[in-house]
Amino acid sequence: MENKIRLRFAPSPTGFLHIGSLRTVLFSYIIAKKLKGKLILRIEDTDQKREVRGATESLVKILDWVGLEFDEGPHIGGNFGPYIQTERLDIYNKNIEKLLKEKRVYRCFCSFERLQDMREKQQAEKLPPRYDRTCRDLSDEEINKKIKNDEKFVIRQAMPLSGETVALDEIRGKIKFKNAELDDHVLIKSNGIPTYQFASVVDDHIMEISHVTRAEEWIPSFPKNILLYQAFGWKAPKFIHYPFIANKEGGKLSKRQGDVAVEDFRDKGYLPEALINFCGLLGWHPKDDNEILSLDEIIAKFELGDMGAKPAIFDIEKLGYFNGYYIRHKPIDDLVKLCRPYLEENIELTKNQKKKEDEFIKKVVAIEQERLKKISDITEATKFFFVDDLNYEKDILAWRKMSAKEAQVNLSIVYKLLEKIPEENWTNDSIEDGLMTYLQAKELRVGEYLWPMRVALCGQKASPGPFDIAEILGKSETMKRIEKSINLN
RNA sequence: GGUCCCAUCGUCUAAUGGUUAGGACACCAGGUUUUCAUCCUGGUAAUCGGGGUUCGAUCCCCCGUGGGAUCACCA
Repeated sequence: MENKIRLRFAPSPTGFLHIGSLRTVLFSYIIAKKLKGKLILRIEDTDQKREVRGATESLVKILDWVGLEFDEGPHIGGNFGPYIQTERLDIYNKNIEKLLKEKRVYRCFCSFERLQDMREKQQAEKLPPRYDRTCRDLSDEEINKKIKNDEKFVIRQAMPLSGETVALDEIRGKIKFKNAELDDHVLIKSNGIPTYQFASVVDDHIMEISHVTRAEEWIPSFPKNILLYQAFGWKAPKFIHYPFIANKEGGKLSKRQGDVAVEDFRDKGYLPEALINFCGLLGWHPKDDNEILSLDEIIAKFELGDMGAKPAIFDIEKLGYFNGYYIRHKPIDDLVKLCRPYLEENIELTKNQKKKEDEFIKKVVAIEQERLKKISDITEATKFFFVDDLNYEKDILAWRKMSAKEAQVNLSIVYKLLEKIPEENWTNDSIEDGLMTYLQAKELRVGEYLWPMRVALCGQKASPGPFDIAEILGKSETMKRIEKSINLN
């Protein structure tokens, strides 16, 4: 009867959004939209030790920045709340009670020390570490006695001892597991709070989730989850396990080797559209080979069957390409807004109020637009505009085989030519015109004049063109810089 | 170690029995150009190995090999 499509993103509130999790929400969002269903945000905070204050708020904030919206969640409500697991404890209690009565689960009074000991021995014997089921067949009498004695206990799932469980993954197909290999894992901790394994199954069922989407690391517990649905007599939803995202070495993407938090990428000046385009191509590919795609275009072209099972490596070079592409295609006014915060510090440094003017900033940003890989690059790239006194080696004034001396001679010619251009006519075009007509008439090599001029204005080997820089700098500053280069020794 | 997942250019991937094995990033070369960048053109580069099935395997099956995940009162 149930035709409703409902997916959920269920992060634990540990402080930031991992780039791998972004891929997870993204695909879930895409699938939900593609199937005209809903996407729910659920906070899995059953591990209080790891919980970070304010994490839910920052999660919502960064997801909002990326442009992914939810249909239900703790921040917007919905008909299946509450959406935070620690607010649902009575629901879990009620449900575990059912299973306890039917003996599908059992209380385990084993001490932490005993379990630890047991595991060490198993490992020494090269056996898979697994609970030895000491408490599985305790009599009701024994159990009641221990409870009366106030002994602490956890509740474990009683796995079938033989046979096999077949789990169906939507992208990998059937996966078979021998039941004898399954551990009687913990469902309710001794503090009464459920583990992920119990809470997520109960919630997914009650919240009517149609497609459980999660990372591939959950495959080992997949059969246990299926068995739990069976124990409850519930119909299991569809499962989609997304392949991993690894680092360059093929290992886990972790904080150690650079940025993994979406917040970090945002702060460095990566655009949401680049992040989405890039992550969307991790495990999926459009039929027509056109890789530049907006979220809506991905949704339009996406087919669940197209998803691959191969783990992908996070290639920041390609992310950089997408980011550069989207920066180049940004309307200039939007780009200025994005660059401004990064630029602001820089300008503060020079205390040059005139350079804070909107028109000036806009020109500076426009001239660097095609060079930016990320927004934060704007600071370094445009530093020379805001510095009062340029610092560079005289030698770099020389183009190709010419000497610095020759370059300085040419610069004095450039100086004289520029001097003739009236201040009110100081534009990119007229500067170019003033110089080029002279150089061409005399059949001089343009590089021998324009390279030194450019270096004199920016103090760097690589930069935008000299006419652009000169216009932005203004006539007096341009003349000042060229004069300085001529007198350099 | 047990169990499970995965395997096409360096990377992301397309081609699911018949293709000169395609595209993108990166790289290299050329063009535009005063440098860088952009842009345009071109190029190098891949089916892990061995067996089957088949007229024919990147594709299906098996066995290796390699990589990864997991084996908590963490998620």
